[in-house]
Amino acid sequence: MFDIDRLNPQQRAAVEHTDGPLLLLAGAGSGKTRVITCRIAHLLQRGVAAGQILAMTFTNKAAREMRERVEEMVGRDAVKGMVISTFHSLCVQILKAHIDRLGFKRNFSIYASSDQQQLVRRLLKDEHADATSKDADQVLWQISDAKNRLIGPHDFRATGLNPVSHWTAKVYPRYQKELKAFNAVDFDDLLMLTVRLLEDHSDLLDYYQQKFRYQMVDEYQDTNPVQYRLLKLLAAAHGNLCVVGDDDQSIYGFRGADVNIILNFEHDYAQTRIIKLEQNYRSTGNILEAANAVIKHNTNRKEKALWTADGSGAAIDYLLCEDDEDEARQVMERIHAVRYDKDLAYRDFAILYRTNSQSRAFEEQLRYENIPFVLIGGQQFFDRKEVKDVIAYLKVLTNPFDEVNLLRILNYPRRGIGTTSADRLIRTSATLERPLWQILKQPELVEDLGQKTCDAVQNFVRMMEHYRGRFENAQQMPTTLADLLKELKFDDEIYRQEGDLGRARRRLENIEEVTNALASYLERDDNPSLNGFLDKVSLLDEVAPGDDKKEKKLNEDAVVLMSLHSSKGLEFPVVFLAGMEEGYLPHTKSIHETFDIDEERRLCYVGITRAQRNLTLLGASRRRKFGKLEQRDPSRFLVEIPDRVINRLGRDALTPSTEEEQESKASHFFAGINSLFADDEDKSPCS
DNA sequence: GGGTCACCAGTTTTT
DNA sequence: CTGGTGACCC
Repeated sequence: MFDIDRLNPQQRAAVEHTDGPLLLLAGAGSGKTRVITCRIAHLLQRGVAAGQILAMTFTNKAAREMRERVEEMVGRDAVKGMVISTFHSLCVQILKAHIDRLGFKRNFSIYASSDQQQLVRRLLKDEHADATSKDADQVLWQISDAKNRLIGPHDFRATGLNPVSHWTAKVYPRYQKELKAFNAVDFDDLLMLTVRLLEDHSDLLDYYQQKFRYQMVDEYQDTNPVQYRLLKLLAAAHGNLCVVGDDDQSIYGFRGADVNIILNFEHDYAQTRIIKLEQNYRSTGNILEAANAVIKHNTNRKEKALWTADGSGAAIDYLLCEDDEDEARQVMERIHAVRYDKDLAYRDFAILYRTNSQSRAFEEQLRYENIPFVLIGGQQFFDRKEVKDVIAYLKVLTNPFDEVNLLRILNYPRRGIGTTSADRLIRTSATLERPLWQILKQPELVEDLGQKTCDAVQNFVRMMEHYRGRFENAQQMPTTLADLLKELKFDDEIYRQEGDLGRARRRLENIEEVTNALASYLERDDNPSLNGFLDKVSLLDEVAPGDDKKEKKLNEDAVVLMSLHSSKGLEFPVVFLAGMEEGYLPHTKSIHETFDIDEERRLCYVGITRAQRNLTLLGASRRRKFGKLEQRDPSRFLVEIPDRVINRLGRDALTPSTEEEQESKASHFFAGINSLFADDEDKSPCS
């Protein structure tokens, strides 16, 4: 069924360990995916029913790939019934079936970031008129953080250190109450409520424990306390929990992931078998040596070192550049040279950086040189205003109690219900303690509402009810949506708002993408509904065009630009790791606020281990930031890389700059500028 | 209800 | 230097 002989001894041990807790520490490039798929195939071969296996991932993409790989190995039918899913999708499924036990209706809405923001902003303004939207974001951040730690609205305690936390303590309970009134849950609730559901209803817990006898979790180093708790609950009955991860690649601490969860696994689950995968099949020896040397400086970690049976390869280069523009030019030069020399495609090159704003200089230079490139990250499809507007309509159609979205569309496109009228409607809803939607159905209850407004409200309600009826016919959904958009005159509205014709067209195309996504969802789902579509959209599941695009992007023949975070799990023959400077890597915030240099080092480690053959580290000695030129120091991580694997090019890369040297750098800099005007193809001063 | 202007702040972000 | 936000004015 599968080729177990091609696995190395550790990999084979992992595949053959079926019962009892297993901690699989899988270093970067150690063939982890192959082990996971083989292990699932092995379980099936041993007679475990597909339906008894639960495999958890963090991304839809990972889930999809895992399913495909297993299907390839054992055939489509053998995989039927197996649950391979992200934490969030699994929780949506569980909640869809049982959320009524928590007092919600099953057609609940999922609030993603912008919905949450709207709500928190409103509540915060209610309490503190002078609160800014930035404060709101911080409050939302704290609420999310609390939920990730299973801290409920009434258990949250403000700390004296953080003034915002007092606002959070006030707002969090109201936020949660409103969500319930709107029949909505937010992203973190998906997990937190599922945990609560299972904790409070032993029959359900029992059911899922019996159902899932074997569990596997990928990227375990990125789990947060709620996810940890969920797994703990599910695994309690059988204890066949296999977690796969690499503590050295834990880089989502800022989102609640806690590296100690993987570090404590063996103490948490008695009789844990630990297997380390350290043989690397991706990178050259020099690259691995650099990676090992850097990560060794972290103290709170599992001891391990990557090694390869292949050669040591080319040395790593470190280029100290003049400024950000120079840094970008150096990369271009190397892309040209290496591409020609090694006969590589553009897609074999990746430029990685710590913050998305760093991409700019590279984009400009790539454009200038006519090198095709793709930028991963940046604005998400569902963040676009026009997309959010359409989605808001759909959300209200499935769940009229969804007040955030109801308010969003109440007068968009304009239909004569201005802020004053909206305020009156909201106030009436509050005093009568009835949902806004009910008030809209009886606008005559509202005092001081003009006849014209009254009519507008009634027309709006009538229209929405009409379309809600039509959307119940799932097969017709794309047509219904097209009709709705036509009736709303969305096109006109966008042409009116957007002076630039090209931009208007692009926005309309985005709206069309929503219709397309709906159509493709219809094809794929065996039991489609509008609500089901919206769930997929909220989870950014395969139906989402934004997601699709990311994959398409990686298939194009183009140089790839992305943040270090986005690069995890990927590999490229040639990698440029830009901005190796204090302030970027490690980032200023981690130096001065979160004090988590270890996570920055892991980020650096992730970047280094993306490279297969060729790695170039770059940094600038001065950089244009917020308009003015700033002096920069080389990253402390550079010193940790042993000299024998790295060529330090440019000037005294690691000597701290003295005043004298700064002066010489300055004159060098101006010389560089002058040479720009003198030569057309300038040989940059630092190469 | 919408448009303009001044001001402010400026990580990472799988779902 | 940018993009986003809020106040203010038409």
